[in-house]
Amino acid sequence: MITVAQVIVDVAAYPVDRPFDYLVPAEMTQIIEIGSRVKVPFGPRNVLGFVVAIANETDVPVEKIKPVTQLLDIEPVLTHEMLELAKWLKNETICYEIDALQVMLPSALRAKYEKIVNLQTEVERLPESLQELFKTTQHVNVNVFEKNNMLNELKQALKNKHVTIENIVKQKGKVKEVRKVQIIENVQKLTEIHQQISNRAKKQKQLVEWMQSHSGEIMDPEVIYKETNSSPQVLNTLIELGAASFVKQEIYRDPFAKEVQKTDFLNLTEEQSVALNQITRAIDQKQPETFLLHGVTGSGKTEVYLQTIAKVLSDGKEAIVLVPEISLTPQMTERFRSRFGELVAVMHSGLSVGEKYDEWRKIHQGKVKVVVGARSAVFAPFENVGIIILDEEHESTYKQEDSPRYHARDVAIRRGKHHQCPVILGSATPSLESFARAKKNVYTLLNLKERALKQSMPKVEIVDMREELKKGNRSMFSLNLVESIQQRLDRKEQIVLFLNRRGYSSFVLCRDCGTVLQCENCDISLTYHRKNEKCKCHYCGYEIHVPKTCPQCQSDHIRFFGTGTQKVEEELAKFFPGARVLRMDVDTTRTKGSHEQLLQAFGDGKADILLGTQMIAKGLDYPNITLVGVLSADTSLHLPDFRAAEKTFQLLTQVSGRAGRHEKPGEVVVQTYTPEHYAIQLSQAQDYEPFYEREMYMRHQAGYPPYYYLALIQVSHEDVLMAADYAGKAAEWLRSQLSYNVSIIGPTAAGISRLQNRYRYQCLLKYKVEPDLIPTLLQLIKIYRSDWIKKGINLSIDLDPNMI
DNA sequence: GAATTCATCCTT
DNA sequence: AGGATGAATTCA
Repeated sequence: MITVAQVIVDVAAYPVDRPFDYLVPAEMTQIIEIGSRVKVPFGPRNVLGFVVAIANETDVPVEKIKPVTQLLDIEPVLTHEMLELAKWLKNETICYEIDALQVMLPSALRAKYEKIVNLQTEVERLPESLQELFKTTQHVNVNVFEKNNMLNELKQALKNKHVTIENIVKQKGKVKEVRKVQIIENVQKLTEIHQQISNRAKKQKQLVEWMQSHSGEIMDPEVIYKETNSSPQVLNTLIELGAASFVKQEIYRDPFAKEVQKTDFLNLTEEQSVALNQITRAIDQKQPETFLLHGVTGSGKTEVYLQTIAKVLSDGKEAIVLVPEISLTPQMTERFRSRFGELVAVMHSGLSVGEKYDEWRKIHQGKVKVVVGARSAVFAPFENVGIIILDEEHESTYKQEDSPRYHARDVAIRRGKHHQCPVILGSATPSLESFARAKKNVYTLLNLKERALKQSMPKVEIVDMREELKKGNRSMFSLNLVESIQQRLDRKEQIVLFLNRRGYSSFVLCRDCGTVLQCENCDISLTYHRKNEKCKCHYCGYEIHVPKTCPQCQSDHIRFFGTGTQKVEEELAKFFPGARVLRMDVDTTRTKGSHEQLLQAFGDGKADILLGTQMIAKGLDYPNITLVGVLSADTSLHLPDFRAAEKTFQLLTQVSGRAGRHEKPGEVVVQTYTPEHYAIQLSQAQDYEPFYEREMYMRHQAGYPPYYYLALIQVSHEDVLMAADYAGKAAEWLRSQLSYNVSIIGPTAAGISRLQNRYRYQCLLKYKVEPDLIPTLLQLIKIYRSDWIKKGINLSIDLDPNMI
């Protein structure tokens, strides 16, 4: 009988997006399992693959089938649930199955491919130019040849059979090991050794005596030295005598910087208890119910999560908690660690590859029961999930922007169904989609209308910046804000200032000819960064030195427009000379741990004003913050996106929520040029429902979600005409295939019409029901794929896109 | 006629 | 995707 493994290979392309059959060598048949990774030959190279099925027969002719080269896992890395989920993702989001599989694993488990040139002859027979490279070794990486510009020589050597090329598959991640000492168990033997040792070797005698009372134990050598006042020399002699041996032990890298204190349950308010009871009921009844926990800022959603998790853990199940990347601050993770201690794993982009791998292994090996993490933590390999929680449910970071373009919310609900467990979506400002579903009783709505400590909501004041201008105030701070800031400074209270833009200025303009500095590769104006006198593109990383004269007209009247965090920082120094300002944006938090350090410093009162972008809007919870200033509420409002109003409302509500969370009452000052806009008006009262009603009306009028579903088809090419032309062709074909229930808009140039030197055109599909949509889109790819690849056209499909 | 570029085909 | 194979094109 034969054993055949069906393998999804690590090659992202449509023609190979299906399982391939491989023979399982006899010695592997007992250990190979579904969900294991394998190394397999594929065409002329070796690749990594995932075993998705095992069979005893195959349709592949004997002369074609090849054996599995190597089994990489003794324990499978993916469960059956995950393999199912991958197929579901492939259908749901239109992606390659391999992408869906890879996204579920830490990058450490993905393959690293290397091409190695192996020497096949004596060095002396090589042409002189190559001899140098092979002087000390038989194997040289191909990229060494590339670096030295010797690809032609390599080709020649290959032809002469002097060398061969081998494709090797390496693992990225390494299990970190430490060397420990294992003392033998046999006390008798230790006594014998003790007798062998000469009486002059006092230290050795001492150490053996000590070992007798610790027989069988595995210990850190350092501990042994300390305990017995001995040294490596002494220990080594004893190891030679057979009293102990060195063993390697797997350890986890510890991403937690410091110890946390254990905390206990907080008392719940009436509303919190009601919510908790409802969720507990669903857990007990194994109902895969979705709850929308709508609680105002400071209403204690986290405490509800914590107590739900406690319940789940006591049932012997596991919990997954998702938080937006940005709010995955130590403050948030500490709350979970302080409640559940060592049972918590943390997963976010701030961890190194190795750390992520270790956290993943803790989950995989069942060492932890709770995972707190960003989007991808929704794939935590638990096998008995009791609850899945998405905090700040409305956040756009839950949608992955590249393939597989999944939404963590959908995956969570899908996994909830599999595990027969509820899902909690929590937010002070739910997405319209979720709230609408709650209204239709698809989700169960749970309300927390009061703050947990009964604090009043902060007072929000809206300042019309046009009036300020009329009064002759041309600075970026309104008189009102200046006064409020000064007041807090005097009272030694803290201030948070929020600005939606990093860098110094938003664009650089020549006053004579009106030229705006543009990125060479993208259709984006460059942002001026004062620190190194450079203009940067925030999309592709292109940067140039600030020109002294205009590149168009050589005039030297160059001016910087718009306001970035750096500029505000300078202005603050002018207005409030004594104030200590902390600036927090992508530029100041680039290095590992700097995010934490900055917040820590602010929390410790080492600064008066925290000035930041997006990243400070969430999770910030310090008692001394009594004033929040929003410098310009308009920035997000005027984005060409149908969710602009929703985003603005959410942002203002979230930012406002940072103030007055404890005893001292909070105040919020919002500066804007459009105070009459409903998103700004309604955020003043911080009342969600009126905004919901109003925005739903707008969406209905314009035909956007939640009334319609969207699909975005994007076509890019180096040449504008090609991009536009083929986007048109795609739209035309879709129009001919899809029913009248789908309206197809476009093609139009994308919001950023050129990115990384490629022009982008897109068309938007709007529909309510269209069961054949996905099959039709797949058909589109199938028909045009080869033609497009030839012409360099790139097409991407985003179902349920975040931005359009 | 060899060298180089291009197109097409295939991967178990 | 990435590599091999074979045809088309270039060049001396």
